[in-house]
Amino acid sequence: MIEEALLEINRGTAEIIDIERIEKLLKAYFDEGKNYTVKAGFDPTAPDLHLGHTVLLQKLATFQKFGARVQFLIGDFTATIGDPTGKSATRKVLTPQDIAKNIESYTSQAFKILDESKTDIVYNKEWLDALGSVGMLQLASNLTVARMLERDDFSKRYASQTPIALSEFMYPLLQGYDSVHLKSDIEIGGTDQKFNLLMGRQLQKSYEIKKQQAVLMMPILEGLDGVQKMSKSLGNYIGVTDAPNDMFGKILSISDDLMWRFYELLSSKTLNEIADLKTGVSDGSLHPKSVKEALALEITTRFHSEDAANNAKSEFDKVHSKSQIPTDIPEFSCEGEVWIAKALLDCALEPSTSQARRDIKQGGVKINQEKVADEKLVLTTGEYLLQVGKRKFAKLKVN
RNA sequence: GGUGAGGUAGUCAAGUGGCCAACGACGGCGGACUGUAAAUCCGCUCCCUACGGGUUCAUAGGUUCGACUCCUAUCCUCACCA
Repeated sequence: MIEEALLEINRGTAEIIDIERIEKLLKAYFDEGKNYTVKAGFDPTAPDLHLGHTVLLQKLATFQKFGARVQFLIGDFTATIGDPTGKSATRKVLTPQDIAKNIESYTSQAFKILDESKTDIVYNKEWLDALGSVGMLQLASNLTVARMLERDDFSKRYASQTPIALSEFMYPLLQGYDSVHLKSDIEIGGTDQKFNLLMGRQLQKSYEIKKQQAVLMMPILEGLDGVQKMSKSLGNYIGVTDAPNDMFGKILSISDDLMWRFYELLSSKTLNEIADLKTGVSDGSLHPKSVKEALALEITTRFHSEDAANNAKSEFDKVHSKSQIPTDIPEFSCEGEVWIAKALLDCALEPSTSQARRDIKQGGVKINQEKVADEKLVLTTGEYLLQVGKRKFAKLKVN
């Protein structure tokens, strides 16, 4: 029983510190029904979750199956500082209003994966506000600058002469203090959070909590480019709230290599099933595209529905495999005659008339399926189907 | 507080008086091709009804026929010293 749980907990993890602690907690749960707490912090700087976040959420859900109460920590206080992790520049500071708005949509998305009845949403503003400047300085005395600079991204930024705001040094401390206040048994986070996660252990010790939290780290899910971590600001993400068609298409666009990462970290298939798929592809009995489609279907179904996923698949086939016109096309209308480049700009197909002209010259613009050759073309009254490139469409009605 | 280095398009990064709307790389976009929005190859990549015009190289002034390049002030970053 414990072995099974451990196996599932282990899946896909990058590193676990103090696995013995986790074993003990599981044992206490299976033997005596004792619950324990697993903390995970979420930074409400962006209102939408993406698949990268769901890697953590799924792991939390796994813990919930084995007796954990999840401390879903919203870093509303720390968000006003901005986590320096992985950032080459100082982050913008959010207003409380922004944060409140983000939290709302954030949690509702999270409960698509988490069991709400086993989750406590906590806000670190609650206790960090109360800390005051005295408490803050006491906290800060636990750490030296040299130690802080050990942190990889700090030293990198320092070396590359990118600014580090002094306030950013406080972030790991505050995150660690969260673990002190919550007396967390386990904390999970991405590998990029290692320093912060360990800070929790160190501070728990300093504040004389008998048992320090175990730490479980998940690898960082790569974004669509397959290189950088999935993140909203890099624009390489698949959002939980993405429309089914987008979600499906984005997953299908990832490289064949990256597909296996997604399988490991996101799919609910067992590791054995995934291994079978892998051998199938390498010996040629399975087509990589169909394997990727299966993944896209699974994920799209999870966040939408099976119907939506199947529709997305047929829509994708229609538009991309057969180069047909998609079903839903945004519609626009305008008064009087329009110059083609201006029309493309107004329909949001192009960012500027200059870009529109370039695309026309290169043969990338079609009206009613026909290539436009004349960049001075003027559209008169009527309805047009405008197309830029392979997948940008708009209907325009000229009155 | 002192001294030195530096701030160039989405990012990184050349350019040190005219040849600069500004090399190159990445990204992005278009085309060809394909199992895909993958890979590869080719082209484009500030704005403007446009063989021309306008606005750019931290900000504000100045020198000059002419400045991203020189001068002055200001803001910001980094290093060393205190």
